Amino acid sequence: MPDKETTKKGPTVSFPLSSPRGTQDILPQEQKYWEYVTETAELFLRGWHFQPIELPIFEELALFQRAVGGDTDIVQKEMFELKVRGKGAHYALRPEGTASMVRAYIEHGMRSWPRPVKVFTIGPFFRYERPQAGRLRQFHQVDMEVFGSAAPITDVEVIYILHLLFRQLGLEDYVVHLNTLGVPKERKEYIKLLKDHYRRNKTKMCRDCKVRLTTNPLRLLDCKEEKCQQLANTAPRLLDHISEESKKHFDYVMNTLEQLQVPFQVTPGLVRGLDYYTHTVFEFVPKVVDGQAHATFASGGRYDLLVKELGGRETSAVGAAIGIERVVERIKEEGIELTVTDQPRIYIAQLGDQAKVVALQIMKELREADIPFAESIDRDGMQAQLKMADRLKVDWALILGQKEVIDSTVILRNMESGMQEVVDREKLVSELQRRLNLI
RNA sequence: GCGGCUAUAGCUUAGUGGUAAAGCCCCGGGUUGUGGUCCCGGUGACGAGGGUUCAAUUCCCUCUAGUCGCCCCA
Repeated sequence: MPDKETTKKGPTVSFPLSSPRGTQDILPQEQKYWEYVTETAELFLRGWHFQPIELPIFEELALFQRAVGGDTDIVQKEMFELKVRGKGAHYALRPEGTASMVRAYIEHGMRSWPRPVKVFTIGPFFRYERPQAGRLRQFHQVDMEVFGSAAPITDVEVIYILHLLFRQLGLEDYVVHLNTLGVPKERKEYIKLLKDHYRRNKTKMCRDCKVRLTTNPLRLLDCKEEKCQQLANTAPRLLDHISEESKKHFDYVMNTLEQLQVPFQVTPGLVRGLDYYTHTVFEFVPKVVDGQAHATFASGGRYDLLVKELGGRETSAVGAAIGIERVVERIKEEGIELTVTDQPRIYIAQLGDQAKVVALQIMKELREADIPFAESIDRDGMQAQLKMADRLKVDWALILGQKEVIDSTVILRNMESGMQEVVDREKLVSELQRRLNLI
């Protein structure tokens, strides 16, 4: 093992020295945010009796095509397909969680589990697209699903749980955008009306919207161009064209969210990019003054037809996904302070070969006693080691040299006051526990 | 898939048509077993390729990467 890093550059490398486009290394400094979100979410969901599931990160390509929708952008241009030897692209990295969840639900006969079936998973997801702010090729989500309830109170429950979770994380500056998509039949009829409206006003539309008219008409309502917004304001509203039943469902959701004091607003332009939604859809969006239209950090909705679509029995369901990177972004943005838990309390400084051996034995004991410590056992010289101790902001430094080894003692140095005392080795751990208030 | 911007040490930046400076970080030292300030020293970089030129990190082109935006999404 060389004790210095190579001074000269190694042989010229031909492979890239950066993580693949759109991926990130989550470094130690970043971990505290990461763990804060994932651990809180996991505890929280378990508390609400959501059960954990681990799913493969790739599936048959056909599953996503069927579940997400063959015409959606996700399938059309963002699918991370896997080439398999000798076969075509049979697999794809998962772009979202619901498809796999539904597949697992059907495959393992969860319809016979006590209802509703509440499950969640946390992990990486993949979309092959150009990275930019808040958009990665590998990103991470908490995915939660509730199977077996058609009642609107379940839509409310999911939104409410998310809201409480974000509040617990300390987030405050957001609104829930809410909309209903009715059922496919209602939507289809409505889209016809919508297209008619826009066709009549084709001259007043922006170029993008002319494309949207054929590819994604519901998005027309969402356009930021001023002239298009005026058109959107006069456009027929889906709410006026859905059935009584659908309307009742949505009214219930709105009323109940209001009673629960969840901050929401109805956003007719909210349509979601996946085909499987019915009735309620929602997005948690930061209340930023300008731009940042797509900083949505959680979203979801009801999908009553998907289980059947994928070959199961008709089963109503509601689900949601939390974008971990985006939540972390919000936490930083809102300046939420995290308590660091991995801070070492002790630094072990040693002098001489004998002391190094004893130091390792002491570290073993500290570990067993759950006392977090830091060290640089390879280092010689007291000055350098105490500098380290100082930088690491430990409470105590243990000093261990020739003399202490012979006497079977350790010097305990308080890093704040500089006071030192000699402690018997056998009493070291209990002394530290007492001083660190660990017992 | 399309467009804007950027590309100098691990990080943040400076600078020049003749191969480059600083701060932070890292390593060593400031008399031989003691930190926080300070002082001294050290390692370490012009994304890649091509062109113009006596000479390019500096000018031009291409590529690559990063970043931001469009589309769309977590």
